[in-house]
Amino acid sequence: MKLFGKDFLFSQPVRQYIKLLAMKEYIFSEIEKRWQKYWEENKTFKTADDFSNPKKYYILDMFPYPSGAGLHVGHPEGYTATDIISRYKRMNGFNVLHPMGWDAFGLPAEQYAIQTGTHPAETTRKNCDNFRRQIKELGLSYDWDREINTTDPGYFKWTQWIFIRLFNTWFDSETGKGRDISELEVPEEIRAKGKQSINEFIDSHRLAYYDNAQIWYCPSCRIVCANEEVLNDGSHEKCGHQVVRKNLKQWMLRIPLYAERLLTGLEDLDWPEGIKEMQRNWIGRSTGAEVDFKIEGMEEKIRVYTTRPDTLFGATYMVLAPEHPLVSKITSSDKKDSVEAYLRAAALKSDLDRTDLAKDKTGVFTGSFAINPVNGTKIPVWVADYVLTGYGTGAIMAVPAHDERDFDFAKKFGLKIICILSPDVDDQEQKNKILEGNECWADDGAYINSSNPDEGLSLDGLNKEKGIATITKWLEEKGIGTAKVNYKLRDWLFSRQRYWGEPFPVIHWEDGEINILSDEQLPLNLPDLDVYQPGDNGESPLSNATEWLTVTGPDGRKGRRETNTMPQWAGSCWYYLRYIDPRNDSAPFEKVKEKYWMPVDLYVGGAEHAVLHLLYSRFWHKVLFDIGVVSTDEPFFKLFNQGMILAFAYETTTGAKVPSDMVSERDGKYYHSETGEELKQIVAKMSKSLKNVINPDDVISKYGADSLRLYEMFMGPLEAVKPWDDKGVRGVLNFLSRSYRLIAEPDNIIEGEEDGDVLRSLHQTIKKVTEDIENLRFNTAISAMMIFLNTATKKGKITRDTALKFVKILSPFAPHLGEELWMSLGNDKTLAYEPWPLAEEEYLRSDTFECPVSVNGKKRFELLLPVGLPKEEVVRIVLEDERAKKWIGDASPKVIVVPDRIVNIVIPVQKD
RNA sequence: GCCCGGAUGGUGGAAUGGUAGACACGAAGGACUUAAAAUCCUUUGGCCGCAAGGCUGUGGGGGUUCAAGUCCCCCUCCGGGUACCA
Repeated sequence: MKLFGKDFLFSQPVRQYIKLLAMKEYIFSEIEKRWQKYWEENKTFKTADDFSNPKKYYILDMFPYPSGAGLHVGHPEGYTATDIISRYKRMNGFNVLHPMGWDAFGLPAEQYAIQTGTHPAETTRKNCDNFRRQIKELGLSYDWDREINTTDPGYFKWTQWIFIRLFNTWFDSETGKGRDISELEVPEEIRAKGKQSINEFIDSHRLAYYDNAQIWYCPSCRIVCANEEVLNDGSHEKCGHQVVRKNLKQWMLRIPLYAERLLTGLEDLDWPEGIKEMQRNWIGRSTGAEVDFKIEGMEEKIRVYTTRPDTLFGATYMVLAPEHPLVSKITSSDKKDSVEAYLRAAALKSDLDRTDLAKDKTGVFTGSFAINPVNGTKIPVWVADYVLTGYGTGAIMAVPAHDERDFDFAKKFGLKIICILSPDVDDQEQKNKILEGNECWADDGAYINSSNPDEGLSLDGLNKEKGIATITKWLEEKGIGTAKVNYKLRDWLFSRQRYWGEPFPVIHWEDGEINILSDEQLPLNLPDLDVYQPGDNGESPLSNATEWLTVTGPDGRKGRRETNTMPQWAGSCWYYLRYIDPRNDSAPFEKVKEKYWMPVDLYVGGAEHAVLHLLYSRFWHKVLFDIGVVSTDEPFFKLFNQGMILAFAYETTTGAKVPSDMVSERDGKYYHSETGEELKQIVAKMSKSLKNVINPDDVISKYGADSLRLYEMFMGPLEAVKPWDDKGVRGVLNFLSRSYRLIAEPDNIIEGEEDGDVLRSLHQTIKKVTEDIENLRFNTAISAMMIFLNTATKKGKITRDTALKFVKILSPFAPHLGEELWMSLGNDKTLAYEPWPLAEEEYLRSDTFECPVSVNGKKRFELLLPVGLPKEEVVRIVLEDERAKKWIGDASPKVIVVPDRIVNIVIPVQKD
């Protein structure tokens, strides 16, 4: 062994020891701790409110609910992606806003309080501390001075402030915009009726209103559940008991008024098409017509909504929802008992019984008949719960021949089925069935039996599109119908019977008047409670807070505060705005700051929020835009959904799941460690019962944060669902270690000219990594860096310049190692703001390339060709090649040359 | 049922209509070591072959094209969302 230039002979243990000393070991735990401390102490990632830089980038993660379980490996996936882009953007001279906070109101802390008496604020604080620690250990470059917490009175003061704005805004359908309630014109006839009528009129226009609503209640937990907490089988997701419907006074928001804008606003957004589609479906715009039907022997008319006015000639009966106001009026005396019994039964049923469990339709005849306006036919009016009260007019005309639901109903109750559309089908047997009314046809075709000469109306022979246009025009001319747009989107139930949420800034006076607090009275804080048990009848625990609850006005009037609190969505509806100016005490944010930072340039989070959160946020934002609080119509310009991280799990041949700690692996196969049965490896969501939950803390201590980050990015495309494989983490750790060993070893870093291969590889890598970061394709960026490292390691030594450039492009992915290597290369301050290297064209060019030559589309051999060779030359060279001749024989081939890409020799196939 | 994704080696995955399987894991063999770990090197879709080479191959079936994992039509399976919205 050579030491100090001389040969020494050492015993084996000593040789090993010296080797160890000499070898640069990648000790990630030390490196990561050191740089996390440095970033924190130097506030490296503090975002300056420097508005002179026109290049701004607001990059946002969906903030987490800080659960007691701590971070799971799904969190770092999106966070790492945005962190890479943040770091990349900073190195490209952008002023980057990249904040983090806590969506900390929520059920679990309250449930825990019910069980243990611990104040939810206490639980929340602890959980946030834990989340913050875990997130900091990932080396994410958040500006922690902007941390927010939705449960902080300094935050929810402004949530309440926005609620006041919603309360004081009405939607002007003429301009399609929200306006201040003071600008609402009250019609003279209402004005004439006095103060109460005026107030009712105004209240009926506010975006936020207070009214009776049906909610889910879990009798077992004595708690009211959000819709999302009720599973498909009607059970409460927390306890498994069946929930029931209850009527309670609730706050509602008129989001459907914004349906059209929420729909059209999607067009210009750079969002995944699938998410846009989900929002569109949720909004559920449909075009059709409202048609009035006369009722035989009565003044009243029944108005129905239909998307198929063209099928009016096929309407053979009519259905009202059980809750329809005309039901009792039109019920004939002999049907009274049966109808009332039906209504009672329907009222007891949950929505669930009315849908899922009861595809088998029920209904009852009212005894009345309506007149079909197109042909004067008498058709029976039924009541059935397959018609919903909240959609359209709560009444339909039934066309059993051309609507599946009506068909089922008509079949069951023996109602007439008249086919009025000859279907576009080739199958003659099916066609006959449809024409005879024995099968339902909802698609296109040509109308038959659809004319009324007396009225000068005929659809016969037309197709669906023409039919709809013709009939709608006729209905409008006759004044019995109008074209109408409907939305599935309903008013948003905006209150929860909970303690741990934002209190509503309202007072209910004993005389029934509702007052909203003034801005100066905010925040309205939550009272401390001794018991967090919900009140009787599903009332919020706040109903126990007598002192807080009761208010006496200056006039001596007694009042009561709202016991409901806002849903968890409230805080998350606008948090991205608060990051802009998180400590502002006199406004939610300063206007100039909002103008500079908004909109969010990139928003990354899970697809589980595809509809609700993103729709709610957009709604609030549009209201705030209309009333001049924010400067953009849409909050999130670009959206990206990361895919879920799953884990391997095991099941027996019969499909029974086996917890991972009961599984042993031998020769790539899996066995039950007790029964010895061979098991199948499957991919499943991480769950406690499968014992396949991966804890980021464990991964960090075993492999380091940089490896965790790199692995999560290397697993596959960010948007894909992919299984965690611990072995894969080893692979990226290996890559980081090799990078460290190459660059941290001073002997490997040389001065002077770089080797041509290394230089080309370096610049190719810079190009690839730059493009891939821009397109959120981190997996291929990482593989490009691995390729470079393989090339560089083979050479053994690289120049300082090469090393510096490589460290820079590696650093967004593995920032701790990046800083460490940057320092080892002789720098003394962070590389976070060092300019991003440029891929230089001159090093990317190559004079020759291996041109693949295929014969009839199949690659046969490769040929080294100069770049830019004319086609004729290429053909000549190829045809002279022995390997080509072998395939061509004496045939006369056609040669297709794609310059600098590929050559295809086409030999006519001989026919036998 | 409807809507949206997806299916590529033993595994995760890569591939502007142009060399399918980059990169990584795993596996096998080898070097170093008393040994192990670590590290390094080689091989690695399947089939035939000593090799050269050939055949085959991106869930299945058709089609367009000089050329298809990629575009079009039909089907199967898997994942997510949604559910009587007239």
